Amino acid sequence: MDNQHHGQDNGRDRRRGPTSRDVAQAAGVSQSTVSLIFSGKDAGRINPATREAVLSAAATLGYRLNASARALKLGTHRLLALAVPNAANPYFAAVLKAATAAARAKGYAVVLINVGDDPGDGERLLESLAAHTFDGLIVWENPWTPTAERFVPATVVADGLSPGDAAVFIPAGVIVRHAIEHLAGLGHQKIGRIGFDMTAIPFRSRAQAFREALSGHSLRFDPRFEFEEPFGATASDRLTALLSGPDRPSAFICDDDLLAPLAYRAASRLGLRIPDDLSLVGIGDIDLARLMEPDLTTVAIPPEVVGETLVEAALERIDLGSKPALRTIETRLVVRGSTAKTP
Amino acid sequence: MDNQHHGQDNGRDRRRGPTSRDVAQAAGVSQSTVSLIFSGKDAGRINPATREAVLSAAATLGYRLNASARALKLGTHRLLALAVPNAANPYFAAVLKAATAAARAKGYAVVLINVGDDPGDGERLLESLAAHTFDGLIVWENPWTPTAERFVPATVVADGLSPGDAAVFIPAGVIVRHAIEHLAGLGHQKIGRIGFDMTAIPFRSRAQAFREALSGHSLRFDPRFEFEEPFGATASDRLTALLSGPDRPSAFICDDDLLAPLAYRAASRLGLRIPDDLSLVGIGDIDLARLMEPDLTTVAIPPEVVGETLVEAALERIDLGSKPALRTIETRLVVRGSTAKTP
DNA sequence: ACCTGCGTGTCATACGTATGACTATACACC
DNA sequence: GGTGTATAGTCATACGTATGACACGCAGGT
Repeated sequence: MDNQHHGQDNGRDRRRGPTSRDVAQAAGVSQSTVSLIFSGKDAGRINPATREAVLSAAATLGYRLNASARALKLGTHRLLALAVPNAANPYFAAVLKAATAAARAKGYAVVLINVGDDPGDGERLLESLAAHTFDGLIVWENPWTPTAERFVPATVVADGLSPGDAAVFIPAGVIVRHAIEHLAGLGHQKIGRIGFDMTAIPFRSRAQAFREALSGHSLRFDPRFEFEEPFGATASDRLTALLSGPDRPSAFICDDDLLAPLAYRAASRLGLRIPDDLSLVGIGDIDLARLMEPDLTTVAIPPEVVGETLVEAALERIDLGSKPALRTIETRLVVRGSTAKTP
Repeated sequence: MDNQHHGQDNGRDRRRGPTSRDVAQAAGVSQSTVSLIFSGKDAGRINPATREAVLSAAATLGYRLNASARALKLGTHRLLALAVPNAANPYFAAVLKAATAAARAKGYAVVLINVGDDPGDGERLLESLAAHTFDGLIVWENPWTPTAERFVPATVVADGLSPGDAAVFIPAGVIVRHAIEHLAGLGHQKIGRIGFDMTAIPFRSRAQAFREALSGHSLRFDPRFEFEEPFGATASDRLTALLSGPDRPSAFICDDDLLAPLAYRAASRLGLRIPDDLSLVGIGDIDLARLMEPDLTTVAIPPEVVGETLVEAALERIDLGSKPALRTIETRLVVRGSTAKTP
């Protein structure tokens, strides 16, 4: 009669797919039954024969569970977001891989979101998060992490500086100490450092750790040996200048493996041999470390462990609601071909 | 009276946040009003003063739009997924960055999903997609892309081989021809190729293009010069063996910039100088290409353009429903320091 | 005859938002 | 006073799924 009331008279004119009700009708059962079957709660409640009928009807219609409706009803998407400062860094890719696997085991999916280093991008991330519902957010230490928590309550922070607000602690102090110990043990006195520029916040803690580790070994910190704009236009020249000077460092620690090629390049240009004339230690242990010539000595922060641990922490936060227990990542030095005794 | 019927008597005991109804109540307006304001359709319908009152009530309560409910109602999340075979490849990271920017301009967000090279992982991707609603899926050429389309109707395929089913065509033929032309022009006769192993499907088309480009220049294809398991255990040794033989290639084309370090390493071990003793051309033009010593000559497939174009195609597919127009990516040779004339 | 329990389902409702249709008031113009 | 039109909202319903409560039939026990 009053079927002109809304446009819902003729079946499914919109581009929405078939619904559980359509399947139910086709199979001659109720919508509840379809729902029970598709959410896997039909054991002991639905006759296997009915189940088959429903499944086949669903297949014929091309039925798919509507994720939004399900999420609305259940209050969860079972979706985790991993927000990284730089998706181009293979280290984060490795973490993603591990996180994906760990989350899948618990029925969660993981997606990666690229936030820049720029705090302004952080704002934009929040916009993006505001529009989508993630059950948990994994993020690296950042000025806006407190804000993030307002948007995704179950936010888990990986931090290198202080275990204070972090859920997963990647101890910059320990990591850098590994490297400095190794170099000091090989006789190096003048140790430089190549870091990201200061906007790359997640790595900032390593700068401080560097100074502390040096003084722990009674080595002098020389600001001239610290190098912090690796991808700037003049970066390569400045590094070359530093290395060709008379009072140059005999070793460098790279805040991230990804920075090592920079030093390799400068050394090669100057005819300095690695490791004989210049020793290098990286941090992270990405695949590239094994592919360089010579292969790179580095402090491994096993990305598999990091990814797994982050997901663990996130899920704990989601389940318990409270702040999860602090987890600390164990790191270890992997000695390869880029470090040698001082001449 | 019958308020013990369901557990909804006392306000908000679940961990769900406040709803638009809560805000409405707090502000003394109807839920519709709140909805209108938060979906930005209040212009000329809601008094600015009322608007402020609602906004402030919302801020006090910490109200956030529920994405699931919104998506259910609107039938869209405005979310695109970029599925890549290997998130560790910086090339894809660059594409992600560009895609994110392009999509944002249209009100869409982009997330990255790491699918392995393994077709089995493709199945798992589909599982994952089945559980979440993406409006569009961007994916590289793959045996299971037809299946993907069943799960996310608006699937856009980037393909290098044939523009047939692709929405965005990254012409392997043209790309490889750029490289071979350059090398042939420099006098190289024996040109080898370093590719990914054959499970890395997105790059498979370049293998075929290689053969064709060679014969286009009347150069002989020598299967011994083709090298396809770059990250296997014995890979480095085999490459070294190949290069130390008497009848070795004078140039290599790397199917991906990421493979270049492998050749650099082998050359360095053997005392071969690049480019004097061995020329190398990469494909992609990732940042690393500029950081190697010497910097890498490569065929640029501008990731910014690729990312933008993919999003464009995806949105066209979403809006129109039909297959979008074919887009072809323009590539160009970037000559740097890793190629030189044959001696 | 009555209760218990099991197997199989169904009913009704709620999740939170968006929106077409409608209402109410104020003012203006003829 | 009647008509028109702008402003400022409200109402009711739909999106598709999940689930606690309930229903019905039958077997078995007492």
